[in-house]
Amino acid sequence: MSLLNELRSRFATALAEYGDEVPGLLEMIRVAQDPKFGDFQANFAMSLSKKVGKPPRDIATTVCQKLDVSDLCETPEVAGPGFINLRFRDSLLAARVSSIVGDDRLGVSPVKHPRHVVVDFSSPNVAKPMHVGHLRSTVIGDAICRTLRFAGHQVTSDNHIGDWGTQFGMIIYGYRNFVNMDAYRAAPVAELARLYKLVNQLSDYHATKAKLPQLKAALEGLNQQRVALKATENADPKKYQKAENQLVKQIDSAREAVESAEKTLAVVESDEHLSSLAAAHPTIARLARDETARLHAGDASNQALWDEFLPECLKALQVIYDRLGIQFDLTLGESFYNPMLPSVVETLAEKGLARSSDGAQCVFIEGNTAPFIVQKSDGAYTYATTDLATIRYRRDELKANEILYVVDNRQSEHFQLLFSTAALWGYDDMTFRHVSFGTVMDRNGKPYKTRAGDTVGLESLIDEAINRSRPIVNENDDRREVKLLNDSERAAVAEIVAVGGIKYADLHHNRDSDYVFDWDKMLATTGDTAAAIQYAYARICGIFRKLQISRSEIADSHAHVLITCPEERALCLQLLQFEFAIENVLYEYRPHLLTAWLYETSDRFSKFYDRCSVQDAETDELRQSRLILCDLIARGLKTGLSLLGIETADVM
RNA sequence: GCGCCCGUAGCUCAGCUGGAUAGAGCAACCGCCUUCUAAGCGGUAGGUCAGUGGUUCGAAUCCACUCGGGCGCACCA
Repeated sequence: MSLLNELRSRFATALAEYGDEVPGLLEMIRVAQDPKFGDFQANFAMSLSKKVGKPPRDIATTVCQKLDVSDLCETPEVAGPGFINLRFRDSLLAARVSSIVGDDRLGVSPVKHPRHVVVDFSSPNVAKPMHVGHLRSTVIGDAICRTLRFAGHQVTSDNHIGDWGTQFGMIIYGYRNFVNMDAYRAAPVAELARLYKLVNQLSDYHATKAKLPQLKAALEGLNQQRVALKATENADPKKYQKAENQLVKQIDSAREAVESAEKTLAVVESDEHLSSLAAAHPTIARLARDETARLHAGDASNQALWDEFLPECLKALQVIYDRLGIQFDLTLGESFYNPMLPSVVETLAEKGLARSSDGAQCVFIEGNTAPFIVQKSDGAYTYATTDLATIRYRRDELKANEILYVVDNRQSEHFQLLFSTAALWGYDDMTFRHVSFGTVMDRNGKPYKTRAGDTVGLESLIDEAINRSRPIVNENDDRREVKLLNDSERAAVAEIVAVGGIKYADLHHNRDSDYVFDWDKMLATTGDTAAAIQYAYARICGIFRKLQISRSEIADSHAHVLITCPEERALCLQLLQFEFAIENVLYEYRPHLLTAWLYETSDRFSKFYDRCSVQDAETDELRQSRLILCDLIARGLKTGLSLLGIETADVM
């Protein structure tokens, strides 16, 4: 049992007279916010004060008298307005740590009630290369899967790829009209990506050309509104100012829209080849949509192209996943659910949930103005339909009792409607959760793009990270009198540092917030970064290397842990909190709570390393004890990082 | 117009199911390498937690309003 749970069960006895309120009161036992207050603190006395009609300090004192923790803690202290401060006995901490020697799990036992959780993440469109926009879902989703598994849950990771949408019509159209067969044979996916981009660009061109007059008119209209508004300035200056500010904002964004439209046109028109293509394919957008429709309708030649393209696209995705070290149990894309869509709408209609509105089949959820469209007026199904079919499959076939959707927060309304619809549809016996996250921004607070304005491809992102991590590795090893790494080892370490840096930078933010992408911070060797934690791990390995002792030998030695100084004590307590960190991560699926534990652990190790010599420990026993601590810390760091999908190297 | 999210140190962020003087990392300044990797350690400085009002014994945290920023909102996924 974890330290915290042990304490809580003792308090439960002492608080028995408060009946139903006890669980809530036990929640108020927390890790102390400051070490000088002990290890844990209980904060319930103040909130009980009013109900009981006694001063909080008296309540705290009474509870302490009834509390039996003498085998665990020093005498509890009542402090301040009525806090109860608890400090574990060194002997207890030492004994607990001694009992987990050699355990990669640091004594964390599997959950008693495992759930089957499907984690839906990454989910790129296969027609275009993966880019930075897919990074967060992929990294966060993978970390959640690993952590759930570690905790003992059954996990099915599912890559719900976009392999059936409009983008395939574009590729098919592009292939039929613009393919360069030599390029296609040499590198099919690159050529398909070019075709996608080209068709998209030409469609965009025509759409923009048609839209530009409206955009200009809108801008003009806003400018006129502003002139008209000016006349009201004296009537109510405050109100005027506010309206004026808002108008100015609207005008700015309208102007931006016009400018970007003009740029879109200019790019095509300034290029002879592109503009002749545009002229030759005036209805390209509709024709591409037609290709999609034909594919969906079962057209043999389009199906044949799809069958040809898809494996190549999947292979290209796999390259990225391999480099990131990410695996899926299932890759069931939209196409997989296609045959199931009609029955989704049918059963929704049978239950009276879906009804016709403007020719589309919609589910209306109370409290939402927007409908949940499950079939468009042209008969086509939407991603809402697919998502419902997916839920049905996951419960009925996979027997899942929980689904996590690791998808960015702009889609929260969609998921709210989806979950409500699913519950009404009969899927109210399972848990749905939108694990949402913010946008990756650049230093100016804009979504992260390349200098040219394109989204950043994941492949080049990883390459760039390696370009930056390699010199760090080289420099470190070059400083040594005797080099420890050869060229290929250095390359391997650089890759571990690079990929770890990318993942850690993402995971160490609370997933809800937008986060600023910053190469320098991501691969910094100091501070709260993957490299620093990986380095702490390597330093520990260095101790064993230097002393010529193997870690497994120490782990098997049955030696005991001694606590002789605050640094050792802090390390022991930290090791015993690992379980708590895992629980916290899984409570709301927040991996940053694990990065916090990792950083805290490596930080405490650095202090220990600085002040407590292993080699020159006063006694043999203490030396053994410190070796055990080092080994356990290394295990904790390695296991913790592995739950985030981050690797370690013994030598850096 | 409707809805969701955000505003904490110079910068990037924690803390938000209310609890003791608001934390960390970078950056800045001052110290520490004959000693297991200085990618380290010790110290200093830095904040009316956007603002106003409310609830409470107690508010960065809950509620209301204001200001500032972002994102969604009927047939793209």
